[in-house]
Amino acid sequence: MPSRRAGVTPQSAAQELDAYAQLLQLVVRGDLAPGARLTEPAVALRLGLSRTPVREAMQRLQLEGLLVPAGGGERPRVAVAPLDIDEARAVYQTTGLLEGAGARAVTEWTAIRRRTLATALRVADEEFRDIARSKAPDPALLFAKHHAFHQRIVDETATSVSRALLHSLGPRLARYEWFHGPLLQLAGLPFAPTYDEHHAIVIAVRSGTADDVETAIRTNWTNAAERLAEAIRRARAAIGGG
Amino acid sequence: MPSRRAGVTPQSAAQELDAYAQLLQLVVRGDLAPGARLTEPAVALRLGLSRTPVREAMQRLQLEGLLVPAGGGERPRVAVAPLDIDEARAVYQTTGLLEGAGARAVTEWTAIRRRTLATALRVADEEFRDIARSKAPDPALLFAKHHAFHQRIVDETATSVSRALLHSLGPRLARYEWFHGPLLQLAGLPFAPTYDEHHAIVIAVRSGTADDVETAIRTNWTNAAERLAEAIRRARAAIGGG
DNA sequence: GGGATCGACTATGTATACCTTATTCCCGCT
DNA sequence: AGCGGGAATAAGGTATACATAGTCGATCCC
Repeated sequence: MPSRRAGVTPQSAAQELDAYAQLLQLVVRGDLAPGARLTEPAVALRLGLSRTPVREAMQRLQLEGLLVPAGGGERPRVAVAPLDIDEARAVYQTTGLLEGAGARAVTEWTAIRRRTLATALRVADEEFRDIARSKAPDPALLFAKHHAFHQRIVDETATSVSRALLHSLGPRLARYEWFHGPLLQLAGLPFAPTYDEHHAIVIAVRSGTADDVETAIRTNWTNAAERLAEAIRRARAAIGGG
Repeated sequence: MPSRRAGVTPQSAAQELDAYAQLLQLVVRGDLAPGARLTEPAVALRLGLSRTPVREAMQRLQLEGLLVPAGGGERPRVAVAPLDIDEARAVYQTTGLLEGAGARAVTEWTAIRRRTLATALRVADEEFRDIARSKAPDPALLFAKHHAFHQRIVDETATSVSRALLHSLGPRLARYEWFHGPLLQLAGLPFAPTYDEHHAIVIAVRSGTADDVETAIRTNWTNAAERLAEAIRRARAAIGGG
């Protein structure tokens, strides 16, 4: 009888997150391994909630692709979605597609407004760099700052439709982004290309053509996917293939 | 006590659809008017189900944008999303964006495979035309045939990621597509441009460049949005503005 | 007469109970 | 010993019960 946060902070000291947010975190951060089978009763127990909210969370995560049907049985079974480089590429590219298409709209803005957004993005990128360049970057913070840069673009340029799609794509992206930074470091790869690409975005937003803006954003995401893939390759090689 | 389809076919004679599918239909077909407030108990009553499955359906439809938060109150309230031409444009354009980007992949296929898909699309389009040209086209059938044409493209060319996004965009698209055909007829506008654009897609799939394919698809969706907007304008004018 | 306050009602969020069915494991039979 | 069947188990789907909180309405006071 889990009655209203029954004192039992269920292990992952989830502050005050609902079932969805908690489960999302567990998957994104890898606390639930890819491929792990999940059942509603087990998750409910782990989160200290009843099946009802857990079930809703699991259904949503399934729509978002973080949980997938598992086993060939007739009975619905669910597992944490596997991590897959090709899927990562598709996620990054699609993000670039949507974010880039929306950002073309800046060319219909006044020069003032474009400069304002460009400046905000420059600042956001600087905050990101500050974290990235620090001695031992906090992964969560690195993730947050990078996310903030792109989110700013989305917030200001996306239609409600593409915003909704990017939102539903968010969890999948977050899952790969979560270890993108740490993995780059592990593989000894530099962050510099990212800075450069962000800079190109800032410049394009300030005074480029619509194609410039879209290209800069899509290039950034496409290259990010390749950098991630390369980092995974090197990390695998360093550890001994797996 | 609605115990397992209690004989009470709740009005809209829903064959064997689950709560989500039923509610989706009600919204898509306009049986629930845009702006109408929905409460879980009321919908549960109407569908002859308990709140649990209804609640899940409503949450999903909210994620998909067919239901929206309503009223300024603190209490979560939900209403059927309004119909909006600008949103329709965004939906159509984003569909074209995703479908078009995926379809570029055909240029990496063998000529044989491309011809096969092109032929299948030509056949699908012909079936669509047959319906459209009939005396009194069944809206549901017209919708289904048009959907089948584009679905074929998605099924064969989209990545799992863009497929998922198109799937989550589907309900919103379906809502506008549902009365697209009937509205064109009402406004006395021809279907011919659609045939032409579908033909262009077939040709591009058969032997065009990646840009050709993408352009043909995006053009089709962009123009479809404009045709819908025009049909709405004319229908409004004919009826007397509203 | 208008506005504020109090109370009943109603909807949401969550927990729990029940039912059905697939899966699994064990036992018996061949 | 292997295979098949059946009982126990366990999980999903649904219904319902309960707690909480907001909303609406009515009444009372200013």
